[in-house]
Amino acid sequence: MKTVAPASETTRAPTIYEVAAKANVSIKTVSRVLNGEPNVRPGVQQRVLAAVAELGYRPKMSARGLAGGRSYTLVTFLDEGLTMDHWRIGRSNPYVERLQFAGMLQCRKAGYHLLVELLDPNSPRVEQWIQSTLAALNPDGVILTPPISEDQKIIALLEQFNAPFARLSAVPSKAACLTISMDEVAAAAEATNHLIDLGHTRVGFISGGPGFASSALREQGYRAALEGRGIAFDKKLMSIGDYTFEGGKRAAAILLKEKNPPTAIFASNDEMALGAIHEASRRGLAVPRDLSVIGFDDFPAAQYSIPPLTSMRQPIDDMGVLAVKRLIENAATQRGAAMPQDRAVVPHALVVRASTCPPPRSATPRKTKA
Amino acid sequence: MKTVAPASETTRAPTIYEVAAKANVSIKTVSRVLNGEPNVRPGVQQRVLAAVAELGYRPKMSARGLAGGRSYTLVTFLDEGLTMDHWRIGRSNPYVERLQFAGMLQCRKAGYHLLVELLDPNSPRVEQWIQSTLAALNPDGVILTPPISEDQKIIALLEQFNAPFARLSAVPSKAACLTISMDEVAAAAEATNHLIDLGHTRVGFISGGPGFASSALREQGYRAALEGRGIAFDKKLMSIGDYTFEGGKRAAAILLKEKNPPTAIFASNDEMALGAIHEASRRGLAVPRDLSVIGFDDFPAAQYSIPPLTSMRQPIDDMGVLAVKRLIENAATQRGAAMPQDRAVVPHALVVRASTCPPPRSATPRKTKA
DNA sequence: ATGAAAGCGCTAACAA
DNA sequence: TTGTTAGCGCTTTCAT
Repeated sequence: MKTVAPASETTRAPTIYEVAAKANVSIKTVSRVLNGEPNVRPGVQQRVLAAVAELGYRPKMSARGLAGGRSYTLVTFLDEGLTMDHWRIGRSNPYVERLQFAGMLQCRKAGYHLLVELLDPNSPRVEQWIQSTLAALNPDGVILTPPISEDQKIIALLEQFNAPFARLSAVPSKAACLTISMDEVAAAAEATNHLIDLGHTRVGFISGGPGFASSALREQGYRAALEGRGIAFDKKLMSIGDYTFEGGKRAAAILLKEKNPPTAIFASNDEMALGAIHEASRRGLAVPRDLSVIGFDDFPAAQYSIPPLTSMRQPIDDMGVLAVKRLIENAATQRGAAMPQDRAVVPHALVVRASTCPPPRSATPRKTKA
Repeated sequence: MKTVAPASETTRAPTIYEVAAKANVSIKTVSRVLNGEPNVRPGVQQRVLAAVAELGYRPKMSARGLAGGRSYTLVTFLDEGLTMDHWRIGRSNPYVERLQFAGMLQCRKAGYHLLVELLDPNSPRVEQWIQSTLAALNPDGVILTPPISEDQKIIALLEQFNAPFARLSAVPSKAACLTISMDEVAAAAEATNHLIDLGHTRVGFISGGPGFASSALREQGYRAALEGRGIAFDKKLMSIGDYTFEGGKRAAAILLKEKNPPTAIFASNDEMALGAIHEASRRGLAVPRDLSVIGFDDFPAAQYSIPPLTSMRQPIDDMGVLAVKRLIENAATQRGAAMPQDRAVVPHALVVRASTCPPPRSATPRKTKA
């Protein structure tokens, strides 16, 4: 019963039938082995595995997807407007890059694949769009990134279509999904305390983009830290940014123009922190000698800026890995059912580099070469 | 004959049968309309389109892939070692990011999807790995990035498996594939000439990574420009880098230590240029006042460095778009056959920013505030 | 110009 | 413990 493979010039992909034939078992048994199902004797399993190895066989995703309902595919939805803006200015997008790559690596371990899709929450036809995208891709899970992870309509839609999904967001949701976040408030407080510990009492704050829940939480942490250390909150030390480099520059400029300017600035993301540093040096201020700056996110650029940026690490890699892990787990055990409502908080960490030091007129009489 | 959709609580994805029923045609006709095949009367087409819109129907990728052989998927192969190194140090990878995103956007336009796969050309089982990956994904096309786009074994394997593929590489290949590149030599010469035009005669060069064909070509362009302007090539002005920030620093240090150091440095990529700038300021040299630095690639970081980096733009976006376009075109017309051997050169452009200016002791007596 | 029937390569019931 | 038989939702022949 041996089917001689046509020795064509170009190698053809083997099918499950060829593996079954070579191992002298039925295709179902091959399927069992490949999917780790029980009820296969070790000996048979060995034969099948050997045949698989010899043929270099790998089940075709489309066939599996069609027959089994599982696509072995996860999809990340990114906010279309935001992403395209980034793209057009030619800026890199570390959040997406890290998330995507971490997710991809985790997917690989399970034979999964990760796709990226852009989603415009303001389009009049989001519903249709989501439905048809889910239908076309039939993903085993969806990862929602900010700010669409905070969009109630999107969340409701995903729930309605019964898609298992994980939200990367600091705000909880009652929807049937996994919400992954870091403790934004505590992290922001720790960042602020780092500055206070250094001796700073006039600590400026640059807030983030409206539309991002994280922004308000980071501000909340900043204020909590101040209060906890008995430092009065000063409205003049707060400036509104938008999570961009330019916004950071503008916000810093306002702060630095004050008659009694801050000796340290906590920018609620790295890009703005870099903008603040830029603005400081533009005004002849040396960082950190004259002004300490701490960021938030600890994105790649933080380590290569001048000076290297002290920052609060957002564990985006870990979040991506966790999202993927849980989604795949869910697909494997719940057969496509929605995720049970759940929440996961991933630990953050302060990364001290060279952009923070005690204030100029502080107790520490540290001299810097003028 | 109307099948009433079960008004279940969770919306279910419609199939081609439902569309056909609603439009009163056979599923084959629906298929024709969806795939733009001929022999459909306008009226019928309208009916079908209306039904599709009403149902929010989108053909399921896996079904299409299984039945038609086309997967509507393209895959990019990245060098595994290189990519993982980048990843681990927490560096961003603009080349991949831009390529990936540009490709993804182009894919979207055609209903395609772009996947990323890591490929280790040194693994003893690359062949198996490639074969099984191609079998599993059944991509309509493959995009090869440097340095694996220059790996003869990989190229041969892809050709053997009959996969249509596009190489992003400066070196030609006789293989059945599309080779996309920029004119590295001309671009490097132009970058060098920019410096010479500014009045520099002692122009240093930092070469790139061994294993990248681009490196040798850029050096070639540098030497050609020198020769073209009657400037003698000086071995002492050449330093070996490795396309990394650190490598750029080290290479610049060697150049700057010379008794008669260069007044300008052409680093053969942006990362090294940034490293060179870093090294220069570490030695108390102001860029560009004391030392002009020009990069190559024009990656995002170039515009945000201090000072903003003058660089030769590598049109990586355009290359990605072109690769995707041609691969999809091929899939649509050649039904999975390999690409005809072809070559495409994408135009480059010099982007002048603030890291280059005339040399200190040049004709231009420009004063900078000390 | 349109439709009927036959798979694509798997997984999922259901037998044995 | 294993194999048989249906489909999954499409695209292809090949009729008509």
